[in-house]
Amino acid sequence: MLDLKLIRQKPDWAKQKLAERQIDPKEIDDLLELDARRRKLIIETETLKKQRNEVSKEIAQVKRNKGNADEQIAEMKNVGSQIKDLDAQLEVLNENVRYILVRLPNYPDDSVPVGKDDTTSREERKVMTPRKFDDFEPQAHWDIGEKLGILDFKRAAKVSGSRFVYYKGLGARLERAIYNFMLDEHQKEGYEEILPPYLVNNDSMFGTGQFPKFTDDTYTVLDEENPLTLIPTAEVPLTNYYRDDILDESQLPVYFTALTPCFRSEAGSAGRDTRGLIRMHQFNKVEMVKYVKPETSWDELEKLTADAEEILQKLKLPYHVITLSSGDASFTSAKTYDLEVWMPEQKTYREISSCSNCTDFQARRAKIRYRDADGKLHYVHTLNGSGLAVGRTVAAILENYQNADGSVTIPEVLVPYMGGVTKITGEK
RNA sequence: GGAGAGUUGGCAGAGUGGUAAUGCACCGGACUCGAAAUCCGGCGAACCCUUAACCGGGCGCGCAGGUUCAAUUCCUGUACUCUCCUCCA
Repeated sequence: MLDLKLIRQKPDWAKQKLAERQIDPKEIDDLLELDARRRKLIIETETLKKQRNEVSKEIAQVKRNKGNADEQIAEMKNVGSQIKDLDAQLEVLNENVRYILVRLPNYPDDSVPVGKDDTTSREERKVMTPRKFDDFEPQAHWDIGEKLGILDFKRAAKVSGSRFVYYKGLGARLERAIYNFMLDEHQKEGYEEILPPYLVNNDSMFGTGQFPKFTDDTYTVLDEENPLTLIPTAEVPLTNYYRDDILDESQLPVYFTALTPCFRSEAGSAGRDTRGLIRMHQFNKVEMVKYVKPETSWDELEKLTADAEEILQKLKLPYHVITLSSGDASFTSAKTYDLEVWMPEQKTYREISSCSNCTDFQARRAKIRYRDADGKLHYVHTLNGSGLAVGRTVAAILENYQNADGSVTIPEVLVPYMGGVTKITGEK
C-alpha cells in the first residue's frame, strides 16, 4: 500500500511513477478528490464530537447535583444523530479511498527499466555457458522423467487433474535432495528455517498484496465465514509472521527461509506450458524472506539475489539475471530480479527465481514496524526471493544433465543428499 | 465438537453507565565525589484530523455491531488464550 500523505504532497511524482506501471493518472486525481472530501467531513464530525464531549460533561455535572438536564439532552440527541449521519457518509468515503489505494501497485525504483511487459526487461549478466549437445538432441524433461519412470503426469491427471504430477523413486528422492540442499545452504547464510502454515486467512493474503486484486489465482477452502487460502508462496506466511508487530531495531535484519508447497490456480494461463513441471497447480519452493531497515534494503536485495544465484552456481546450472521492467514486476515490488535457468530442449532461459524488494509497501499493508533508538516508529522494508523453485530445478537438472543414453547424472553437490547415487538410469 | 474463565498503556493490575486508579519500568530534577536507595516532577500505546512545528482536537479498554445525551461498564455476534471434557495423528 502506498502512503496517502506522500501522494497528497507529491501528486505529480506519484502519477509519473505509477504511469510507468500502466496506472491511469486519473486514478490519482480521483483518489485525491475523495481524500479531500473525506478530510473535510472529518473536521465537521470531529467538531460535533468535541461539542458532544463538552456538553456530556455538563450533563454529568448537573445529574450529579440532581439537577434537570433535559434541555442539554435534547440538544445532544440532535447532535448525536448528526454525528451518526456524518460518520456514515465518512465511512463510505473511507471505503472509496481505500478501494483505490489498496489496488495501486508499488512505485518502481528509478533503476528499473521503464516498459510495459517482459520484452523490456534488462539482462544484467549471464553466468556459465550452456552445454553443447553435439552428439544428440536434448530431450524435454517430461520425456526424460517419464522414460526413467520418475515422473508420472498421466496418473496425476487421473487422480487430480492437469498440472499435477507424481514423483516416483529417485525422482521423489531428487526433489527431496534439492530442497534439503537449498535449506542447508540458506541456513549457512544466516536464514532461520521456518515451517509455516500452508493455509492462511484473508488478512494475511491482504498483507502481502495477493488480495484483493489476485483472488482468482488462488485456491480457497473451508466455509464462507472462515475462508482460508492455500498459500501461493511461502512469502505469505513468512512475511505475515510479524504482521501487526512492532520490532525492536536490534532485531533487524530478520532472515527466514522455508520449504513449502505452493498452490496456484493459474487462471488465464491456459495453453502455456501445458506439459512438464514448469507450470503446476502444486509445486515446492524454497523461499527466502527478509525484514530489514529501509536504508539497507537495496544492499539486501543484492545479497538476497546472490544467495539464490549461489544455489544455481553450486548446481552448475547456466542462468542469467534480468531486471524486470516497470510494467512486468509484481504488484508489491519496487524492483525485481528474475533468475532464469537455461533449458536445453526449449533452447531458452526460464524463470526459476524471482527476488524482490517490496520496500515499505507490504509493511504498510501488514503494519510491520520497528522502533528506533529514539523510540520512533518506522515501517520495515520486506524482501522475498525464491531460492529456488524446486520443481523447476528438477526440470533444469533433468535437461542439463541428461546423457545420450537417456540417463541423468546427479549434480555433484547433490550426491550426498541422494545417498551416494550419481546417476539416474531407470533401472531398478 | 462441548463447558467454564479470561483479553485494559512496555509489564503487572483496578475500574458494572458520567468519560481509564495504582504499582513497576521509563524520562527529567533533588540528594551524592559517583552510584544505589529515597524524595519531587513528568510521560502512559498506536492511529486520524489540524499545524512549518509546538499546541489543540478526535479516536482509543481483543474485534465488529447495537442500546443511550453519554459505554471499559448494558445487549448481540465473533476471534484468540487458558482450564476441563470429548475426539484424534
